[in-house]
Amino acid sequence: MYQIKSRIWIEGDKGVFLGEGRIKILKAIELEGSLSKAAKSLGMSYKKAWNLVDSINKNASIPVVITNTGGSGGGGTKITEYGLKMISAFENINKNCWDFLDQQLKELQL
Amino acid sequence: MYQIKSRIWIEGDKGVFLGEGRIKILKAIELEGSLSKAAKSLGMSYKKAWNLVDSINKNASIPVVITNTGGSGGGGTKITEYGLKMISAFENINKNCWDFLDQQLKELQL
DNA sequence: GGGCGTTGTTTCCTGCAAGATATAACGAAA
DNA sequence: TTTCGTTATATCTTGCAGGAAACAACGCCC
Repeated sequence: MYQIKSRIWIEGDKGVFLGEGRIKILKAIELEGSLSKAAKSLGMSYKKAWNLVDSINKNASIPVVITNTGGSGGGGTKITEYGLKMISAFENINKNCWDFLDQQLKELQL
Repeated sequence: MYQIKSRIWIEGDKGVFLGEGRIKILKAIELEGSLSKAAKSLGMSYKKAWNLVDSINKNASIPVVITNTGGSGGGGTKITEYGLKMISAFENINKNCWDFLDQQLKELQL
């Protein structure tokens, strides 16, 4: 009858590091191999996608994405090993949080 | 170095029932005894405050606020016993959630 | 009945987030 | 050195959420 929902995100010194939207674009990049294709596949403007990735880079202590501009095929963007770890870590925490909140709500019997 | 943050909210059939903003206005109403004064005390427009309270009423199974229009002093808005319980329940869950997430992040050592 | 200070509602206006558009820079390969 | 598709960045435009303001309705009290 009542449902509890949540959004979580991780901040660094210079703003948001990871959140649901950033995870989404990272996964699309992993799939597509380029930021522009990833944005297109999500129906998102390139600018918005770039801003998300930019904020990730600004706050990451270890590189999450490697961008290559120029070259054959124009370049591209890859997710690092560390980035892949961060994605699964975030999704894991997020799921745990949902479970935790459902449990909390159930205990209350509103 | 990294900080994890969250927002939680509770939804009913017709939209959001409780969230951080709604809790804030409810507490201000409890303090001021009227919606218009509560809005003013928070620097919030009356319309926004009214919309928040309206959505609470639309989704509450048991009344959270009692409004009186007209009368000496023009009327006012009061929080019910149930409303007070909901406020503390929400704040309690919210705090538990923060603690839980801090713990989750610590376990990861990003 | 008139005055008062609320709640409830409509209309208008505006600032800003977000999209659309344009363009420079890049570097490998032919 | 020309081509190509990308990253990176600036500028312009626009939709709409949210504020401002105005006003009706209400009911107690004098």
